[in-house]
Amino acid sequence: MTRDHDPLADTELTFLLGLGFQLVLAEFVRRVAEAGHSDLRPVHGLAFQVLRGPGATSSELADRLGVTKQAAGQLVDDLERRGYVRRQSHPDGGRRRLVVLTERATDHLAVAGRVLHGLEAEIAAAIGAGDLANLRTELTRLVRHLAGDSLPPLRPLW
Amino acid sequence: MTRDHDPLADTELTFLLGLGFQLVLAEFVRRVAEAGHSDLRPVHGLAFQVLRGPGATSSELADRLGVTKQAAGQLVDDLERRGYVRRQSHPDGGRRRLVVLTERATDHLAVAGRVLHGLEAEIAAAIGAGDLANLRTELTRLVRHLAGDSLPPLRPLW
DNA sequence: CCTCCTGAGTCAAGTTGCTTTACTTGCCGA
DNA sequence: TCGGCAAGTAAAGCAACTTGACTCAGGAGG
Repeated sequence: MTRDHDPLADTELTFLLGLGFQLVLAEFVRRVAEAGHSDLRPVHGLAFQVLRGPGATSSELADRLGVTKQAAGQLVDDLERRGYVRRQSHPDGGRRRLVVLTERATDHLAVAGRVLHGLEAEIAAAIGAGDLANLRTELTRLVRHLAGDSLPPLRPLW
Repeated sequence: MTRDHDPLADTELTFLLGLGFQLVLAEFVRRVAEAGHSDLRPVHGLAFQVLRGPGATSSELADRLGVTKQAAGQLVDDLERRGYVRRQSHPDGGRRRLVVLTERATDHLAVAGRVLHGLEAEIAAAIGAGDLANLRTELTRLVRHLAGDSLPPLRPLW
């Protein structure tokens, strides 16, 4: 089962991180698609998390996603056309428009959350709950070391 | 320094992995650019690793990078124009062309290697050498659990 | 020999998801 | 009331791919 000396152990940390992320994310996408949400990609889930609750403006969304407001606007256009969000008038007025989730989107968030937790539970079973906890701790320290207090947005590109 | 309860500890493993990877890679790119190679992105380094030594055909490269042979061909065109690779006649004949690295490319590989190791040493100092070793071990197990024996190519997209 | 097929490589066009540039439009403060 | 900021929109451009269609070298089989 376990190798004496896995050749992977010699590869770069960066490569290992990238591969781990890519594999976990691919499995996540696969399961979410299997649960009937094959029309949404991870970036949509990130957007939904920003918009959940009271909602947000396109510009706020742009800022949180680390893209231009035009790109965020296009994303909202697409999600609105497909019934995942609505644009409401914003209480603060101006040209502001409040983008809020529809039930369709909160459904997706619920499914994605269940899939993430299920996946993590499986990983815990596979590599050991203690090891997974350590992995999280070490990753957290790594991220804090490189990013400090303010976390940058997670972007779907290198 | 260390928090009693870092809010990051509650975020999804997937998010943590993605952020860790993105931060390490960004720092890598920053340092490689600082060392004078700002015209090459990580994907070029991956290509160089495939082509190092005896070289490879475009189709092999495509396979290893997980892209179409057209995309690999375009990448080779670009790298050839900029003096990083040469196309030679292939010993096995046919329409095959052997793509090999120039010294310019091996120089880049050397720089990238030094940067990676320097970065990893810094991380070891910051989070502890033992914790880094554990992180590597756990990541290796995670990757093996999800990928089995054959590792998929690392792709610059979600 | 000839023919057919396979696999490497190339050419051209289309797609996606952004960016840059430029503009419109509410509101607020001097 | 005028100037300017900030949100939003519109249009065009661009990078890095893809799909589809082709060319061409070298066997394998007849």
